[in-house]
Amino acid sequence: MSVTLTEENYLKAIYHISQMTKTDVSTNAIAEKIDAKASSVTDMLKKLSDKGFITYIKYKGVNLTEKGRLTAVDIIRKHRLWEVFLVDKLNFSWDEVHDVAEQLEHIKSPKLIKELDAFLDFPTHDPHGDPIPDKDGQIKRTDKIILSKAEVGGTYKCVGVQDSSTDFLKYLDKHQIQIGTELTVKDIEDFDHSMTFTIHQHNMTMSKAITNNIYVKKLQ
Amino acid sequence: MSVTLTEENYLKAIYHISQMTKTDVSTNAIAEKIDAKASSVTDMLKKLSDKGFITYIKYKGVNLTEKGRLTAVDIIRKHRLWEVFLVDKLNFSWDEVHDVAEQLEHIKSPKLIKELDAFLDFPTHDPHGDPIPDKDGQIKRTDKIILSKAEVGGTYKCVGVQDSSTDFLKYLDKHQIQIGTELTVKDIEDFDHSMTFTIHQHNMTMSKAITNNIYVKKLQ
DNA sequence: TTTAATTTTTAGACAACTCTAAAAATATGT
DNA sequence: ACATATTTTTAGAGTTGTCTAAAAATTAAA
Repeated sequence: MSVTLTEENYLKAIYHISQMTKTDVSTNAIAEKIDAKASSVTDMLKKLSDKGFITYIKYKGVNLTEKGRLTAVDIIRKHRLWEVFLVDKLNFSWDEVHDVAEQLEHIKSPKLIKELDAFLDFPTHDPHGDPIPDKDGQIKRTDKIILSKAEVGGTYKCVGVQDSSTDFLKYLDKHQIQIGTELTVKDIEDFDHSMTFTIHQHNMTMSKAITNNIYVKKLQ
Repeated sequence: MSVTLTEENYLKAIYHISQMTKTDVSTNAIAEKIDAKASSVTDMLKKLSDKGFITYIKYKGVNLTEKGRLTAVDIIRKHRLWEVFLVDKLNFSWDEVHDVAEQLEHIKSPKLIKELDAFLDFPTHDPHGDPIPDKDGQIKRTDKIILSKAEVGGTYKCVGVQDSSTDFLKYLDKHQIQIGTELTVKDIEDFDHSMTFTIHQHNMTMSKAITNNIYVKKLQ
């Protein structure tokens, strides 16, 4: 009862969507994420249900079973470990890693991941600030908030991004924002909720479209 | 016009067989290597021929075109670089690397291989002593000979193996023979061509079945 | 050289995954 | 609540790569 590459991608997509929405995952949402037609998704959902990875009720949507969740989280663990490898050891920038990690995450070898984890010195977060699940599928909860919810006068540390599209990461690189960057909120515009910060001794303003995609942790 | 994983495996198999036999590669030989039926191979040969990777004459066998050779050699380059990574960085032993490298060799990312090559300090040989093709598909010829052809009194350095099955590599590990090990031929038995060596200040005897699978280079 | 054995190819079918088009179920608006 | 719009599922079909069984070509043997 092995898991095919395609099944793995579906499980990962379902996991990510359910993390977002906290409700039953719809066929259309999966179709959009996977970039396939809804009819193809329906076929696959039957298969995943037969194999015990999801609970599937027609027209109602799906949920991961514990078995499905563990499988999805294991793939995410591999993906994020490979991302650390690419950035720390092979000089990839954080906007270049995603496509390659997407391939590497499907390599099957428990020893490979165990040794890679040790070689990277047991990292807890990937280059985008997302936590790396441990080998038992536990994910460390972070007390991060979305930057758009920050308060005037507060100082925050950048811990991750919501959108990891190349375009967005390039924007951050251009403005020298990365994991660990500290920023202080100077002003919030009532009209469009654009925010002005002090970053690296400079002032800069970001639109809500930007601040909605950056996670920060408040510095006490 | 991309190359599927299956096509890559066929090209690699054809390359390896043609290196061995130096003649047209037969359908049955490929079927055995790939572990598929001859009829499946015939189907794939038509496809590879259509795509310009091989010249295929019905009932006569196949040969790689230059395009096919370059593709095969590129996969072998990736395979061997990954083997070096697994042994040098992730504590794999040389009998554990093959299956994982077989998966890793299909990852598509020119930057990944370029950076991995640099990270490993541009290795020229894999852990079994096989040469790593360079990025233009050139393979360094080694002046290695098969150990069974060595002469009494000569001193040789182990540079590679012919058979890289797990059983054989375990035999070598057990007797502490690896790439770089030096040995001096003390005696060759006329009857069965078994050979006695001095290795690590010890004497040991190997049957022809063993010496036929070890490559050595004569130390002048 | 003519028969027998072997190799290779063809024909037809199946599994995994995909699609389009149409039908069925659910949700929405007035 | 009833018509309309949206979502989801079914039905039928295509692609890639595999198989078995049988036919065709080649090679080996007597």
